[in-house]
Amino acid sequence: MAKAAKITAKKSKQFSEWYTQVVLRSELADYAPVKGCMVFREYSYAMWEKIQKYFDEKIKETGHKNAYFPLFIPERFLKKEAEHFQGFVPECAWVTIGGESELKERLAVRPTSETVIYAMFKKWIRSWRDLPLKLNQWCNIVRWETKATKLFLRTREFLWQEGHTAHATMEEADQEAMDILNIYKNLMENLLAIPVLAGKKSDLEKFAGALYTATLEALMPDGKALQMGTSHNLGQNFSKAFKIQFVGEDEKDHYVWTTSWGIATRLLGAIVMVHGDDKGLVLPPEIAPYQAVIIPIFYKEVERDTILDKAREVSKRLDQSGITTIIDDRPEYTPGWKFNEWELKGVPIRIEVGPRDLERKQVVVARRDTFERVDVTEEQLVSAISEMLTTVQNNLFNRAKKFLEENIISVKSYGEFKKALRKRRGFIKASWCSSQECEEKVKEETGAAISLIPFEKEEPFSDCFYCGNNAKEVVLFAKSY
RNA sequence: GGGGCUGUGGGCUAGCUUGGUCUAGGCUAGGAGACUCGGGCUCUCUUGACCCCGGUUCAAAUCCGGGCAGCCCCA
Repeated sequence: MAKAAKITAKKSKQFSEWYTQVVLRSELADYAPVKGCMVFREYSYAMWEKIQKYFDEKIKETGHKNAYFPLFIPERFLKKEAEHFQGFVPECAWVTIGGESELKERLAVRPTSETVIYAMFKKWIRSWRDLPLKLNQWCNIVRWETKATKLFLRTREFLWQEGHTAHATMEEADQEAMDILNIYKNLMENLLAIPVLAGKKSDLEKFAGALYTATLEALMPDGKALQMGTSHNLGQNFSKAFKIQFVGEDEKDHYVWTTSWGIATRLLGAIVMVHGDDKGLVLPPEIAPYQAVIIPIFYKEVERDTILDKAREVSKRLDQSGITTIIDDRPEYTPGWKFNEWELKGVPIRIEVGPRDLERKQVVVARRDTFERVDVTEEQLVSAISEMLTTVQNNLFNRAKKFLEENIISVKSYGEFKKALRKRRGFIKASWCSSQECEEKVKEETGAAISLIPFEKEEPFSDCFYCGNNAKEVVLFAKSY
């Protein structure tokens, strides 16, 4: 069995290198033979399953159902919505040969499934009674990144869920897009302990073919923004392209209003970046595959059985109260070795059970986030551990929130803007004239784009930071992943 | 999109400038055994590698070209 190694890169100094080391050495993931492709190993997949479970329950509570649509999309489907095609064709992977023969029409490996799903919606939607239609699918998608790839964050193939809904009115579609965004926000903040900012994308940055894109943005420790999830109101753009019409209560034909929304396995990368430290992963208890690791410690063979029995008893009591544990009883490793390995793997709490503890009817408990180590009596075991899990979860969230809040910098001029950018940290808040020209130039000259236009509106506090004309809104710029 | 760099046992790395003594060294990990275990114990024995294709050459880990893969910086 391959064994976990030490993290040698410092998070604060060589962030990118640190990230790669943590992902590989904690055995979350590994590189696959094809460029930009990765293996989600058991440890990261277990976290993905937790995300799936959480989200799946929430969408089912709100009337969505799961389905599965095909991997291959005929080119003519993609072409039906012009903006959409423009947006996605540069990164499509195409199937052109089947077996021995050239295909008459090439097939895209889905970069997103709006088009193939809407072709079916057209067939299924006839009357206002068929609405709303609210479907979701869990699947893989392919976007042929040519250059910068990064484990979890930017890979050619990744896993996600994509929801697709059709509604009778604009208002309903709006409501749907916002309801989902709220579920996402709760997932990110409560499960992953990652605070996010909510807002809309600018027209330049929105989903290709959308009326508008609502987004949740998080801040990574290197000062880059990460788009965590998006929810699009597609208006009638796609329904007109695909001729999805229904007969309304008014007995007239109408085009449906559609939404689509997704979160992907890049969330796993965000967890690593936001919470990890120089010793490796630090997992929020709500997402951790194991919330506590129990390490039995014995010096003499005669102690072995008694100690192991105690470890099993501790494990059983915790499991019964819903705390996921693992006993590391491997004889070939010393306790010190195990401490380091489980710290690398980010397990929130470590419980040591040794002869001394047996004598005193207690265990030693250590927190991963602060390394704090305390004695806990056997009676208090369950309550102390569950309380500590909550504390760790909250501490990680608060720590990240503090970092986010401290790294939103307001600027009034382009000079200040560039100066803030040179520090390479965080969101840059600026008043903007709303012209795409300014936005494009800033992006071209600095590499920073509008990350979001916050839902929480603020009055412009200066003229447009770039052109000096009258500013219309306050937006947040950032360099992003 | 532009630029720079790298690829050696499972992991990390020395060797490459100046081709030959490389039958490739070290650390770590793996296997067997002994010894122990409260922060990566120790010892003995042992397994295991020059990314792929082509070229130059008497001779290639080393030089050249291409491919594949990875990293970093800039936009």
